[in-house]
Amino acid sequence: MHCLRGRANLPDRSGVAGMSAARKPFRREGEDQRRRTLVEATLTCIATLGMEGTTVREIAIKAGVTPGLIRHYFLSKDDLVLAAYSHYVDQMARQSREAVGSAAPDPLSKLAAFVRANLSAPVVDQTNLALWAGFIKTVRTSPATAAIHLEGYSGYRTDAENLICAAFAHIKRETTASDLRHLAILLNAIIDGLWLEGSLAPGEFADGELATIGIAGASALLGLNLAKAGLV
Amino acid sequence: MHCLRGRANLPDRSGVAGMSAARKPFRREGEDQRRRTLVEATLTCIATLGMEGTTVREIAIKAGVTPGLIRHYFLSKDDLVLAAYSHYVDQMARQSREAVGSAAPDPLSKLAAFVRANLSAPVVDQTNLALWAGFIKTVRTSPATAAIHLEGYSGYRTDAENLICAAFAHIKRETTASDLRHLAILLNAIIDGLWLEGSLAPGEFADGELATIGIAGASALLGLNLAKAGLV
DNA sequence: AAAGTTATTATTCGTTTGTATAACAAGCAT
DNA sequence: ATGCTTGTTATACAAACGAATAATAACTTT
Repeated sequence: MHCLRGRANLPDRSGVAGMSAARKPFRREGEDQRRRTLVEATLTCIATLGMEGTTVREIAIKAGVTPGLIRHYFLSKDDLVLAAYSHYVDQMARQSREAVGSAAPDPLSKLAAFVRANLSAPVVDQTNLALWAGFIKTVRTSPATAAIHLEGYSGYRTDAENLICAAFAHIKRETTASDLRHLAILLNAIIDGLWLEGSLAPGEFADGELATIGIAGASALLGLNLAKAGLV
Repeated sequence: MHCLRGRANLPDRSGVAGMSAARKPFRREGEDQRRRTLVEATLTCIATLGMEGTTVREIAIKAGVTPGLIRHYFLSKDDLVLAAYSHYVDQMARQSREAVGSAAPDPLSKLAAFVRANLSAPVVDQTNLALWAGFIKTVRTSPATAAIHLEGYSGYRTDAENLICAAFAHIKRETTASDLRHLAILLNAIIDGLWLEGSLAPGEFADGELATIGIAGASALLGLNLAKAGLV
């Protein structure tokens, strides 16, 4: 893909000999600001170019700094990527919980909001999938990444379980803990699967269609009517 | 991760000067054999080390040849990876269809077999997921990969649609084409989502539990009783 | 305003990567 | 056996990569 033989673009610094190269001007941002800038640049880089194309040089360009600065704030490139993954997981979890929090107070509306939020933009998005896929493979090899992943994922599952539990309690339906677990797993599976299909084939579904299909599926699965719940 | 400063392992070929290095002995395999060996080595490499760790040298080691041979059979490394992806997709599709084909002839059994096959080993497997994730990100950037992916994926969906259609016809239930499409999408979503969960957290589910959950979910979704269908 | 910190840039280093080419040898023809 | 073809190994190369170090300038302190 790269390493083409004839491509000879030398550094070409300093132009004509004697004309001392102008040093890039810069400002001293705060540490938090710089770290966030670098993390966000890393995310866009992974989403855009994949994990292979994500080099320290490319990240630096996207962040508007020089490569060396990265190692001033992070121990290594891997350390930066890990921080980026953590940021990504947090962001997704926050989005989902905000959607549920701002829904109508009744359990059915909250459950419907949970499904809808995870099957609409910006969650359903091609670059978001690319980001996710870029990280996923690292989960298996890096224990640190695996820990972050597990935390976020089990959080999602218990969220779903609690929402289903509340909805059942609201209509006074009884269930066992085992059934509740299975239903939460299945609800998450529907959401994940639809998210996957929708993100992989963006043109396949009309706007809002994916959420509608998801609501219908969740309704059939749980024996609830979520179709008209939580539409503010 | 790599590129550590002090690690200086020279090629160290030829040992003491004058002792002409023994050349690696080899056999001339047929073209088909060599290509398949290289493709399979690529797949295990991607599954084991991820797409980043998949270098021509590593592939060559796993295939038991020297790196140069790769470019004798494939135009480039990318070409080899593409061939490997095609092989992978074909393999998965074949597995699924074989499972359905060898099930009992009644539509419910075939539908149950479809669900079970895609939620059991060797489909549900950590390395299989790693393989899938490694390829997925390329789908967005490479049109050739995208074409292979779309072909395999839409095949899955029409398979599901046909199975559901046959099952409904068997019990004389009427449906619209739109409903059928939605149900097929949802069934695929359940399978994909459960496959994802099961492959990501291998210890989470007992043997066969994932398939049981999937059958229960599909039954609830489609309004069929698949639990005792197709258990040979 | 001068001196001191240190964030940031600039440069260099050793390794690895994909590719290109040269050298060799295994199998086939004669 | 002998020579030819080409599959296969071996070596080389340019580019890119992560990391390390040196040089510089933007702030802070006084």
